[in-house]
Amino acid sequence: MSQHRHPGVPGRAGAVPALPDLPEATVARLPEYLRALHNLADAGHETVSSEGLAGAAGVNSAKLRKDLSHLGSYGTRGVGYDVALLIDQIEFVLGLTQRRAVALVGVGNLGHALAGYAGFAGRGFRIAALFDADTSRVGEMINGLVVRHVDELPRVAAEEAISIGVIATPAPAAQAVAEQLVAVGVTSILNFAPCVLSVPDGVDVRKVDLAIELQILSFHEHRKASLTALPATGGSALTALPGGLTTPDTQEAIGT
Amino acid sequence: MSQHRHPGVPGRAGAVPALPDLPEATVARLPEYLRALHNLADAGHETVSSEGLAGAAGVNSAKLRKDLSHLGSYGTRGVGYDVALLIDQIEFVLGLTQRRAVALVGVGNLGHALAGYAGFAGRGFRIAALFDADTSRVGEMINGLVVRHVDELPRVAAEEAISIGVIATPAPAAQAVAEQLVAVGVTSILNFAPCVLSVPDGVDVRKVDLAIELQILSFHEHRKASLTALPATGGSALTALPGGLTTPDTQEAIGT
DNA sequence: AGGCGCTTGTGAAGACGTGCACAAATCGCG
DNA sequence: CGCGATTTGTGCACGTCTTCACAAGCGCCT
Repeated sequence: MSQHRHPGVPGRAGAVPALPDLPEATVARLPEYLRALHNLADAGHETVSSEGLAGAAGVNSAKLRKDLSHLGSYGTRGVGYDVALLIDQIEFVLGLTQRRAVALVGVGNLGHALAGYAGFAGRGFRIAALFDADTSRVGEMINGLVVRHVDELPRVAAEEAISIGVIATPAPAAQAVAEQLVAVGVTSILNFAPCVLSVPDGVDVRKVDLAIELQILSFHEHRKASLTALPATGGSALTALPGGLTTPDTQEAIGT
Repeated sequence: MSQHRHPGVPGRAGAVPALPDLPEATVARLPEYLRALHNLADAGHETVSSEGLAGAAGVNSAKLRKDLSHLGSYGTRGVGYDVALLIDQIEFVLGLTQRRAVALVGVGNLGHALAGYAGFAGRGFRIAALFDADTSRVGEMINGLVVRHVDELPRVAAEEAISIGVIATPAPAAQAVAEQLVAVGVTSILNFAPCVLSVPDGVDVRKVDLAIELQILSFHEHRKASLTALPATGGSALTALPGGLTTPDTQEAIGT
């Protein structure tokens, strides 16, 4: 399907066999594996079986093995995976060997919280700059960083190598901010504003909408409620709901 | 496939043909359609074509039609969909006709922002109570709500009909909080803590992990960077990257 | 009334993701 | 050195999701 399989790109290819193009579903799970692996490493484990790691990451062990097999063979049959080696591999594939600089635009309610979130630092990211369009907010210090006006974005982007832009503005401002980010060369955007962004080809957008998450849960709540009102399908148990609500599947399918 | 197709459940079934069980992928998109429809309604549109709505929601029009067809036939051929009617239908299916009460546990950095987020109110939810385990935080007022100790959860749950629990605690506390929520009858949980929750069957968990979103973007960033180092596939354009990075697809696949 | 243009709803095909089940590989022990 | 226990890596079958392409239906205009 894809014809880029050159083992020796002149630039800087060590023994690493260049990026295999992973299925998107696998990519979405790798960070979860990585987090679980860090936990295991902190707990002193040197190796872990696919079963063990799958349990810690909340997935099926066959799925985990297949996911990892896409990275290459980094396990030992009969033993398991070397925790430290696997961490290095996943971090490399995810591009986390460099600490990526994140620019956050919009320091309102949510943006403020994101700017102060300590979890990013430990997972490969560094909030490099804060921006807002509201001049009354410009100059404010948050977590050791000064809030700048969004018009300064080009200048700041020239100094710092911004890798990812995070949009935490109100919805009406988001599209314009996205265009400004793209204009200074940002090709990855995480959008918290409840709206669709239109961006050129080659720019990746991921969206997180808190209300949507709640609405999806609301649907399942609604469905569960309407099922309990139905005549029993033969079961009398009060521990489990009637119907095909299998939760290992649910936790899986829904958590994605 | 499913044998619950009773048109007249005694309780309160009007002409509504009871909940069809929708594909999970469809459920995940309905909230996006709903938001787009509200925008259209505010802009004065009475009807909208599948093409128009699909554009506003950022999806393929065929997919949108198939999604909506699962709800029943609420469009008119040659005309389109009645905006107001479709809003009602989707809100019903998602269980948003009642304003659902949300309990938020953990008023740290992120929890604080969530408690103050105005976006919930307009989209079918009401933050009914705030909890924290830190006694020094108990009593604090946020957005008109008092923070209570998490041990009061049973009492409060008895008064308010809590529909959804939101966990915004540090990871080590999340599992215990989840168990407390389940114990008081909560069957839908939105988890912001970076850890896997284990819950009984019949309880739905959705997870939002900000660092994971960034790491997924990081992967694509890494991949794009390694692609630009490859010999050109024949293209000379500097507007588009080489390789098969089709963005309509990306925005779609990634945004889920 | 009839025809024409437009839009929905859907059958079918293909792409994608999942999970089982097992062969291949490795370690440790006798 | 060989054998059994263990665990990875993967072929295969199945289910879900997406997309195309088109028939069926609706309204409008003549």
